[in-house]
Amino acid sequence: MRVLEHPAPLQADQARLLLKALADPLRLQVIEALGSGERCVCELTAELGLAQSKLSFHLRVMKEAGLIAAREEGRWVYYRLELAAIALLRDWLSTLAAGSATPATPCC
Amino acid sequence: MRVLEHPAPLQADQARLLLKALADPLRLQVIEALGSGERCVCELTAELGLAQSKLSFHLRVMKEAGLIAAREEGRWVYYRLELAAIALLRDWLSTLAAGSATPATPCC
DNA sequence: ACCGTAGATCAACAAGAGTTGATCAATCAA
DNA sequence: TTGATTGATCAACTCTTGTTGATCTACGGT
Repeated sequence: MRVLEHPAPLQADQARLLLKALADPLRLQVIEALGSGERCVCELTAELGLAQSKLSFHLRVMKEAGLIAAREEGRWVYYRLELAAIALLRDWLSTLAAGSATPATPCC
Repeated sequence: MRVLEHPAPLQADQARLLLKALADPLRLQVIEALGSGERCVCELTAELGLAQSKLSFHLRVMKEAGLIAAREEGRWVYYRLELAAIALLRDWLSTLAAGSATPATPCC
């Protein structure tokens, strides 16, 4: 399920995929690296000192969640952040907090 | 590592814990339930139809991440959303997106 | 055509996260 | 004090994720 195919507000399940894709230290490092612009896989392996297949695995997870996008150019593949997905996730978090109200009621 | 002990901007690792705590379908259900106010554990088990120990496990994960907070009252324990944590996470997402710039540079 | 490099994929394994049922401590009512 | 109820915890198990090293395809340079 790709996020960009759903421009409108995030469904809980799509949000969950994005959250999961973000919730990993190695993937956060990649995200941070992509924060300063597009990077090709070889740059990322070098910058982060990762085994190639390991990085490839995590890029796949993030791509399938719609958190990053790939652009192939000849022999190289450039990855970039999918800013729209991050924005949608932010909005989703806002709606989460919005509903909250009412203190305690009796119970059981 | 509890989020509320760190009022200022979220560190990547704290953000990661919150993201992980949110990235689970069952926990999202609990969060949604807490969205409409404080609930005690027995209410949650009933509303969501969960085994008690299962719910207890997930409440613990979310509490340790600082996503929810507990309030004991006699025999019962009431849980509530920690709205501050959600707000901090939102802000953290904003800073993630903020850095993004610059198209492609050569490579390798 | 050949060779080297980029990056995806796969199978086997290791590690982590979630589930289950049982037990335990604490609180309250009778 | 006894008994029932709330909710945490534990050990054993299962299932999901992540890691590793090898292999495979595609593209470019020579």
